[in-house]
Amino acid sequence: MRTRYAPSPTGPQHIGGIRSALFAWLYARRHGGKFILRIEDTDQKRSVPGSVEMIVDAFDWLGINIDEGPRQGGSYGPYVQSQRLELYQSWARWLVANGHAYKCFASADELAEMRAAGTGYDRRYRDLPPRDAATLEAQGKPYVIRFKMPRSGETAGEDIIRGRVRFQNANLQDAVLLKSDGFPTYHLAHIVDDYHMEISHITRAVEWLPSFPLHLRIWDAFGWEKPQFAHLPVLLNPNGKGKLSKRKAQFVDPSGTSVPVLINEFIEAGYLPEAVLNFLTNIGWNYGDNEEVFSTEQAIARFDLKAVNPANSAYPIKKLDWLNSQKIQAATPDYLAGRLRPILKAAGYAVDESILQQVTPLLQVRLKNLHDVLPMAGFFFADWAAFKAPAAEILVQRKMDAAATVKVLGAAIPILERLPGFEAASLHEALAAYAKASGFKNGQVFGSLRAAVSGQKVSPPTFETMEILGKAESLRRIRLALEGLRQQEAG
RNA sequence: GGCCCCUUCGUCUAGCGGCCUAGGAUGCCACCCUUUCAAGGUGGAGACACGGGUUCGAGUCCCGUAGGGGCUACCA
Repeated sequence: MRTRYAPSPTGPQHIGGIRSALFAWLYARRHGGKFILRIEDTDQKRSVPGSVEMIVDAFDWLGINIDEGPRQGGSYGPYVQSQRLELYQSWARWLVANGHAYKCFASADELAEMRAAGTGYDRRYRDLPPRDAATLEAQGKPYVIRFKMPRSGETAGEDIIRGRVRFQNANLQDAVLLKSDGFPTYHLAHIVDDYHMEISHITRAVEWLPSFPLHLRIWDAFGWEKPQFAHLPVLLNPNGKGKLSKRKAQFVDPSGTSVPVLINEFIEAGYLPEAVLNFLTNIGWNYGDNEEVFSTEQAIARFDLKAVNPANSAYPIKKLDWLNSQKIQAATPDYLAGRLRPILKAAGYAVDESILQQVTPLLQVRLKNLHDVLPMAGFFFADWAAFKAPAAEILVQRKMDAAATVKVLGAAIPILERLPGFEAASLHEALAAYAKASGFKNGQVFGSLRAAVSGQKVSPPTFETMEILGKAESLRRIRLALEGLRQQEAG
């Protein structure tokens, strides 16, 4: 059992491609097989330098481990098509020699005329006498090698996901196998490679279905035993119109968040790789048991290409936020802290490990994505000495006014000072008692304190926050807030 | 245009002839819980594209129509 993902090196990977790769990988892992990465760079014009690194890094981030590929090598290499040119050329010659393909000398102008006529290539060089072909070649006329498709009858093949698919040969064309620059087209290269790399299951997007009969015929012409095929459904734009495109500006939601499409955008948006994997696995396939949240290992244990839904799907990106929050909640604090640390550092904070360790558990039910740590808990990591009392509009809670807030904060100080310890539980107890005695609601008291010590309207729970800040800092901040409010009242 | 694929709540999906007065999830709404924000709990609205067949019986099989997607390059 060997599966592969064979992208073109055209830059950062599209999430649709990643999903195809994921399905191939899950299938290989399920059956204890190998997953191969092969770079299809036979179109020199489209190759973007650095793409291979980007692709490999993306798989590393996702945790999709590659058994053979350009980085780790393997016994079927090289795994980059531009390094296998002679192989394709010799097999193309073999096809010509054996009557399955022919040299076509049609010029760009000729081709353009045929296209204009609306019928496509008219096979005008298919039956050119060998002598004439030799003459043209001797004159140095450039040519391509085309496959000789049968002109009648039908070609049918089995698709793991869709069952039997049939095509009338009369509708098919004589596709180019080898271009005039000596590079193979996808049609030739992938077959030669899949054969030599002993790929057992070809998984690829449905857009390849129309060329399925061509491929079947080429396999037969070579006389090679065919692998199994699975044409995967594709991701459509969130509105269900058209294939998911990179131009997703139109899908910016009201909050201004743009829809991630390229794999690096998921990383930048603060998603966990296990959430992205879980998300992708749920599209076109489902785990069963009415269960949507599961680990990659669990998915591997059940994944089956036969169970893949043949229909294309609108990109259900909204679900990723939920899935991400589920994964964040389920993560160990240590793991999550490890993910949060670089984000805090990138935002310019000097991350105190002890504080990070204390804050992380408070964040688990509160983060939708990793970046939410900044507005929610960034203040823990800011320079405490530079802390400024928040504005009255933050300090003064709903159903409160400045005078009442001053009263509450003023009363809290001696209560806090008197406390022997400074743990959240005892803080809660003491201040709840004050609330009860004073007639203020818990929310009014706790909220005023929250704003005073965090400087924010929204924060982790007040007393946990105070415990982490410590007694001295908490009191200092409450006094700062009081001072600010009084000044404002006076002014 | 031609060819091919697809069609269950807004969306992702379960369903492989009777278990379906169609299940789950998300999103949305309401209520509960509550120290903000979340999380969590409970409940609600919400779908078999349409028309013919086949069958005792169809979301499930067949045909047609409509709609969607793809291919139609010396790109993959």
